Amino acid sequence: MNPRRISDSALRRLSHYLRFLEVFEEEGRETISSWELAERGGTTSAQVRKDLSHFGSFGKRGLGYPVPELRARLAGILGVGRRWDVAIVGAGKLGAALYAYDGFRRRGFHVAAVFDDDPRKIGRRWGQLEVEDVGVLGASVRAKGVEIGIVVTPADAAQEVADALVAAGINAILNFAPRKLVLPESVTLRDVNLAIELEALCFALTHEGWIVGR
Amino acid sequence: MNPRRISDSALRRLSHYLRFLEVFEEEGRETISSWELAERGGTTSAQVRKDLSHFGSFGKRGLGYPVPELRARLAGILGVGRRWDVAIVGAGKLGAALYAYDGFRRRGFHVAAVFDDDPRKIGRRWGQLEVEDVGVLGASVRAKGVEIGIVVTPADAAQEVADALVAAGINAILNFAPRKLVLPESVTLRDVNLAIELEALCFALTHEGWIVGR
DNA sequence: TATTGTGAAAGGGTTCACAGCG
DNA sequence: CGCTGTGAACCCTTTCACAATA
Repeated sequence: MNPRRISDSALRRLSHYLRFLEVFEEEGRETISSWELAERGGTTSAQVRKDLSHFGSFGKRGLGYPVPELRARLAGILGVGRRWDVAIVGAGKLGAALYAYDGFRRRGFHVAAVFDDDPRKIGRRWGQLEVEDVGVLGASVRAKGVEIGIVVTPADAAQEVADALVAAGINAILNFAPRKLVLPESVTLRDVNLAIELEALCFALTHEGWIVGR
Repeated sequence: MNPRRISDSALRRLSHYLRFLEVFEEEGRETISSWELAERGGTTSAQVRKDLSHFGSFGKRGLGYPVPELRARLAGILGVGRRWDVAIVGAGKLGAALYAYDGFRRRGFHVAAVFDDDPRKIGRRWGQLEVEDVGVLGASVRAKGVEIGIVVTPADAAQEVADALVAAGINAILNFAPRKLVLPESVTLRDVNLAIELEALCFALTHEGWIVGR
């Protein structure tokens, strides 16, 4: 039951289930079946049950899953029941967009610091925050207890910045820079790469008839 | 050799190889081995050879792959050797960040239109462009020959906007809105979902010892 | 000799199908 | 009876290992 291993795709699906459950809970639904959850997420009921079974059994046979309870359990499993302090490194347009992104706040992510190396940007106010010199990143991240770093620098600064984040004790990095980062095994890294997503679209447009598997 | 099917992960790796090959070509390297390509991309040489074998055999036994040729072939395979006209729907901060993103232009992606439904934004100049009313999306997209749509609207507008893009003849959509879009089979859809990436990081931080597979 | 291209084996994720239980 | 939880089957991706060849 606890293989201490989960696939990336299963993890993404859990996030989706959580989203649907939040909606169902608001609607006052008491229970939901794996089939209904599957339909919304574009999977199968067996998949839903398998995904949940990684973490225990939450349903009642013949009835389905209790909505509020499953929602709470899933939130706990994903670790989103609390506030997470995040640092954004790179005070450019993308950094600003992420900072302003409301879904962020609503999900408990709190931007606690923004850094840049451009003297024209350092010191500017972003809401309650002030853009800090990337030189003080280590001290500031530690002082503020930041646990998640978001890298939105140009490609050539990304590795250096990531190293600084790791040196400051950060173990989870979301990287938007189009550069493969080399980090210790212990640090969790996820990449969001615009160019790769667009190229996948180009491939599909160029190769009608080909199937891009999942 | 041509199974007319490729996995998402293989496709992503091809994009990475292309990036490395561009660097190698600039450095004047003539040949490269699958092993060297693998090292950069964090894979194995067998994987590189399998990935390439989907599309033919480009190497010379005992020597490796000719860098400029393989680069050109890969660009052709991914479909990035030409200009692609893109429409951004949603003139918010994220839309603006994508519009300004330089890697975009450099890879042949050309933002040909920007749409919004907010009267205060419609008509504003974005560089050479003017933000258009989402009501004229169909006509404008057709007139400009746009082939790729990027959805950066709030969640509740995303489906409607995507439907309009499809109605305008678009077959490839990159969706940043946190909403599962329902589209015809024939349309290629890729999602970029901030919340899911962050939740995966939270999961990892919350479950030390667990392995998130690929 | 060095390295590709590729069948075959291994690994791991998804689907099936049914026993178990409310 | 209805729906969950799960072992087994299936299928796809990755890795292995080696024949082919520049």
